[in-house]
Amino acid sequence: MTGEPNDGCADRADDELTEMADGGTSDRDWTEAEEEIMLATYRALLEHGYAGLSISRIADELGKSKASIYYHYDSKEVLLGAFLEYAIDQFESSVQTETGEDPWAELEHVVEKLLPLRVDEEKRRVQATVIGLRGQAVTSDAFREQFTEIDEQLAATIRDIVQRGIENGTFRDVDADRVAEHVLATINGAMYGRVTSDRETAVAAVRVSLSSYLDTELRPQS
Amino acid sequence: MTGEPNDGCADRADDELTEMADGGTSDRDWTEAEEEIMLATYRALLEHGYAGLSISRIADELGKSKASIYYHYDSKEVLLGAFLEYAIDQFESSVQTETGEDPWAELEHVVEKLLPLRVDEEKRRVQATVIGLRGQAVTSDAFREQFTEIDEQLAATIRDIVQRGIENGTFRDVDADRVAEHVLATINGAMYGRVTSDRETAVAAVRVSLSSYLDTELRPQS
DNA sequence: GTCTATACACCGATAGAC
DNA sequence: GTCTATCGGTGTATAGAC
Repeated sequence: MTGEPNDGCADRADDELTEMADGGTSDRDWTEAEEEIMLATYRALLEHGYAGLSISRIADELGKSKASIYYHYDSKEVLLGAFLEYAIDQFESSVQTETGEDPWAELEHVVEKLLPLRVDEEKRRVQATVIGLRGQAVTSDAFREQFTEIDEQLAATIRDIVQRGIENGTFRDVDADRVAEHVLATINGAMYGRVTSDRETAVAAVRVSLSSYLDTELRPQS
Repeated sequence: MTGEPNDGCADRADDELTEMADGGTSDRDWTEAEEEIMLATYRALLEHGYAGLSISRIADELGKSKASIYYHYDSKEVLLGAFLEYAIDQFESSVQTETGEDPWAELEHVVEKLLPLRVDEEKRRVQATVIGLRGQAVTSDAFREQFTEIDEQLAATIRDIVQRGIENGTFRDVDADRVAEHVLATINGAMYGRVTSDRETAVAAVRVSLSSYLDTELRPQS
């Protein structure tokens, strides 16, 4: 990689899911300079939130001038698109489970990963940052497409676990897709609530209820 | 779009907000001028989204100058706080059910109200606006407090329905709070997904699954 | 109460030196 | 590749006439 200026077309979005499918970490080739900018963007987001994110702020975090950022990215919009791609690469690989495990444990792993019972301050800010970004999907097609992909990927992960559990007799023969969508929506709603309200106890209640729901829904009747 | 302060689309937006104003628990007296500003803010939000909301835009919708807005509100922050209060007054009363009805019907009413199966374009924009506003709760204490109140109110509404159903023997003796939190999180998650992704079928799947969940959870075993 | 005009900060983005 | 300097635009907010 020569470190040439990024022309800014989001032409890589398509490979994303397919590369994920074979379980590999789909690292696109980030220049060292680009990666530094991504990390500076991340820090600026944590510190100022999406509404307070500006090229100046990113440049401050980067320790360089604004113009140097425009050497690597043609516009703020392009930079944000790249950042979203970068962030999603990291996130999605962290949810993967090792197949072949006990389906109950796999489900538990996914739920705990997406909706941890206890979050330290840093994790909370990360989640808040994600939610802040996702809020922009309301008015940005590019953002919405990215988050569509994320949800699609997460739903597929849950669906596959349930499906495998059904096939090897661990679970009852339920509609795997319906269960997956339910679990995903519940998790998303609880996570959303966690960072946009102060109802601390709600997440714990949802976690309990979710376990109960999965048990009722999936455990074979004796 | 003409330069006119009001166009047809914006008028219908007014209806959406004002029609909810019957029987409300509005504990504040809005002057006519203030209410006009609130409605202009609402139209500007629908049209430009939260990120594109400015005093200029509101003034345009209002058909008056920026300065006239500052006569009524000392700052944009104050104005937005007032708007949130105004909008929540309207919203909360719209979810109320007539007590004494069949608990099944009451639950169905709440779910359909919060997560309608079919949404026309306008309703979608209203939901998108709410999500856009709520995203700001991540970085604004005032916003977060308001949405905490909303969720608290909604959870209480659901909890009370379940509780009454238990007491009159319609429902099984479950943990009403746990069920309420589960339902609320699922609804919020599905609504959130609806406006921040393009997974159209997901909402329908969640609705089906939610009905199934409530039936399994609440219907007395015979 | 509403207007016009304006102050001042910051934004995204560019030009051109080095 | 990074810098300084700057452009044009928009934002919030205010001053002062009417």
